[in-house]
Amino acid sequence: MKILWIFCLLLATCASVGTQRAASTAGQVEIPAYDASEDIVRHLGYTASYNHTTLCPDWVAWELTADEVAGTYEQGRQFSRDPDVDFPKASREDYSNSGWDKGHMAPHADMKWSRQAMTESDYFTNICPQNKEMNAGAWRKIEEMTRRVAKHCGAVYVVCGPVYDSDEPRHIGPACVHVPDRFFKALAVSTSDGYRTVAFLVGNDYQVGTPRSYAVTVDSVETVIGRNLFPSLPEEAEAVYNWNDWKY
DNA sequence: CGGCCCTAATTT
DNA sequence: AAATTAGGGCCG
Repeated sequence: MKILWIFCLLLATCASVGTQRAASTAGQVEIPAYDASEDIVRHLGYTASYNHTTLCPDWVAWELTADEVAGTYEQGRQFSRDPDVDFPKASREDYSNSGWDKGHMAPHADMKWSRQAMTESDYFTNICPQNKEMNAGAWRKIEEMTRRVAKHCGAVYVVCGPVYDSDEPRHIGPACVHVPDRFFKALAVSTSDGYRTVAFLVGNDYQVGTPRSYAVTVDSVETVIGRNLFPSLPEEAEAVYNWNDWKY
């Protein structure tokens, strides 16, 4: 399955020569709706839309499979600028001594199946300023739950990113990296009865609760961020969630 | 306990 | 820039 996917990616890449990078995401369930103004960056383990004003991704999407979760490769985090993104972009200098974590959108620990994927997950394309307790608390529990979903269901489609509630967000560092007010994360799993989904909205402050306490419908996140997530899924799949389906 | 989310300082 | 070392806290 993995090989087939890579083959399709190669075909799509070849077919898009001479066009925008954005042209090659067709058929990937995890990719949200986006327009031609966005800077779409593809990496082995995730696809992101990098925002050159906030210096954070607007969204990061990836598929996580049971095989990938079983990966055992280990490598320390090595944050660096993304060579595939044009300036301006964030760097380590912006986050150091800022009081904010360099928070992964696609987790480092989701990339243990590939050295390249691990390295690319540390690009600032995939990083936002996150509250320490939230990142190590509520957010991490959602990440761990997502890995259990992938392991149990075989695969899960994931898209997440920042939410800005203020017209003038806080910012950190010389490059003025914007500090999000909240984060969203949406999951979709394919079942014999079609897709089922759930999403989370977590404040970027002291948040250490369980995933369940942050669970919302995908629809409600779409309303907040003004973007269609999982555009290939039927509307009814995004309108509700049943927590009994997500107790992993 | 190990694994995971990190930090900072130091060395090469 | 990359690698190493040392440290903190929480969860399963």
